[in-house]
Amino acid sequence: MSLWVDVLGREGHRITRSRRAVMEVLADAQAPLSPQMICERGRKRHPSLGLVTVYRTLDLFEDLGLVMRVHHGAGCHGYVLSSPGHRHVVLCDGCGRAEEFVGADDLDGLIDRVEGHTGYRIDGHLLQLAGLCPVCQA
Amino acid sequence: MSLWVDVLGREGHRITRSRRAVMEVLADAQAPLSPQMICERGRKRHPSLGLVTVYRTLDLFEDLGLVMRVHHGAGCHGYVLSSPGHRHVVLCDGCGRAEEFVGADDLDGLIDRVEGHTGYRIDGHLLQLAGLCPVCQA
DNA sequence: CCGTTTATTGAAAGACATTTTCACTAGTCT
DNA sequence: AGACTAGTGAAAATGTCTTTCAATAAACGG
Repeated sequence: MSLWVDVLGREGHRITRSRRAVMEVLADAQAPLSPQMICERGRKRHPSLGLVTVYRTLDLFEDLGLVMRVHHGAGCHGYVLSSPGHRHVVLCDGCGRAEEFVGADDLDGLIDRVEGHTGYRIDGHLLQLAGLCPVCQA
Repeated sequence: MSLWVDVLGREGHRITRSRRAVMEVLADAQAPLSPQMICERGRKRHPSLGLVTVYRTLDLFEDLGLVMRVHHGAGCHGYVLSSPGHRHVVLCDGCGRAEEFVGADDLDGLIDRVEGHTGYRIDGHLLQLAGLCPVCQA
């Protein structure tokens, strides 16, 4: 069984058809999906899936770190799967594909410097890169 | 005259009471403001200011790089002034204050590495830090 | 395997947020 | 000052997200 099933079980949440549908849709997608899109695609797997449930499921999954929210320029409401430890994505301007990358380490230096300059105590960050994926460069 | 007046003029946009009101409200604010909030405060300066115009003005200002959109966890709809060259903000979890910082330089190394690993050609990024400002740490 | 318990669901209605439309207003240029 | 046209604001339309609540279906014990 996959990771998300374990995580839900461990936290005392049930494994339902709706949640499975949402998770599978996200696993199949290469690009961030809006709740609407997730609902639409999810209905192919679980026809009675409701939009309300998609919203609730995404909130839950986000809390559990199974999914992460991605911010576009306009309308910042996309979701992608997030593997544990990978907290950032690169988005392709061409095809919309989203890909995770590691590299929080490089931020530590920057964060230290900002703490020094501003006096803030930094405890969180949001980092997203955008560009063209190898395919779209052709 | 201030920078934004020049920028608008150069691009062939008019300097109107509405735009001036929006710009002044943002200049006075220390934290990101929602369109509603901007409209409300703007009406103290230009009573007939409409919410529709605030939306249009923010879009325009964002295109011109005069203003930047800030992303919260929930409901990512705040705007702050952006000085040229300063492209990032730290948000205070306590009081909501937003402060710009420089430090894109540190990202260059990270971006190079990600380009190497993923094959993407990176041409943009979104970086925001969150934490507690000096005041709120007390 | 079957019934019980209770988290989860989905439809409808509601609350906001954002966009479109269009007649009118007011910057800007001459 | 007058003409031209970008810009404005109210109303209505459209979207997005949340709340409510009776019905459903996971999970667990027998």
